[in-house]
Amino acid sequence: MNIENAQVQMRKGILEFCILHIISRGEVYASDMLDELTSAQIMVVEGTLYPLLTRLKNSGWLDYKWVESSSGPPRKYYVLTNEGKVFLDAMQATWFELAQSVQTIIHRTEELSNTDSTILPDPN
Amino acid sequence: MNIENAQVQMRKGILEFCILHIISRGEVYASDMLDELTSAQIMVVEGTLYPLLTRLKNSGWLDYKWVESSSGPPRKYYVLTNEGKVFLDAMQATWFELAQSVQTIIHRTEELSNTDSTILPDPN
DNA sequence: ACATGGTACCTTGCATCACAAAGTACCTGT
DNA sequence: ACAGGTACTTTGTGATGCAAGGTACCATGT
Repeated sequence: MNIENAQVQMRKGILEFCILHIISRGEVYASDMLDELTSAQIMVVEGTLYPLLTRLKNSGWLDYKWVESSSGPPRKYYVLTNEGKVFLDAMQATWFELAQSVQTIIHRTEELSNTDSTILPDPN
Repeated sequence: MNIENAQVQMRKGILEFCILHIISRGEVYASDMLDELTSAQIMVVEGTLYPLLTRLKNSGWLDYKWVESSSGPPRKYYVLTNEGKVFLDAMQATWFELAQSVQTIIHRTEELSNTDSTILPDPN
């Protein structure tokens, strides 16, 4: 196990949430999503994105339509289904809960390390 | 794919980070960790925790010693190695970057949905 | 001595999923 | 035709959360 791998693990699941968020804004196709994720510093490659979109579609949270492009092959433009909107809301709640839990853990560690390593004189 | 599964996915990787954090505070054994995680609303079961501790140990980030208990079988008390401290710092940086990225995504969605669905009259 | 219950740690098997790499298909310009 | 760019797909691998079941140690009551 190395740091890169651990970082990948940490991003799992978050990716799904971010992609649903991006699609919730309106019709987009895969390259749009890659651009948006990249600009938010979330690096994703095609081999990750396409299977993920297929899974989300098969779960009933996304739908898509083919749209002709004026400069290349046709594109799949994705939209959220009503079920997908419900799912996104649930994911967002989970995200906030998770971030809160992590914040709790970090905060407790900081409290304890301040107690342990303080250079200030003992109040007594 | 269902919501429970997606929530599990979202927690992957975070767990590792939280466990390292807890161990960084001082010597603890598995039940201590489970209590701490539970109180931070992060539900973990033994079947997840023990293999994870073994992996972290094999990666050189943790060390442990057996300690006799006055009320049951001996316990493995874990501590962070120096390498583990470096790794924890890297994980914490990754966490903050990731949280920032997600915040960026959420914020952009909110901006766009305000623009799209505003009931206010057009400023023009 | 023995049985019982509680605590603590470990192992097996399964399903999921990110990723790399290679492939297929469409369109435009020359 | 052919080359180059864009877009979507497929296959195989490795990692890992989890459920379920197992092993082992200890104290207590009889």
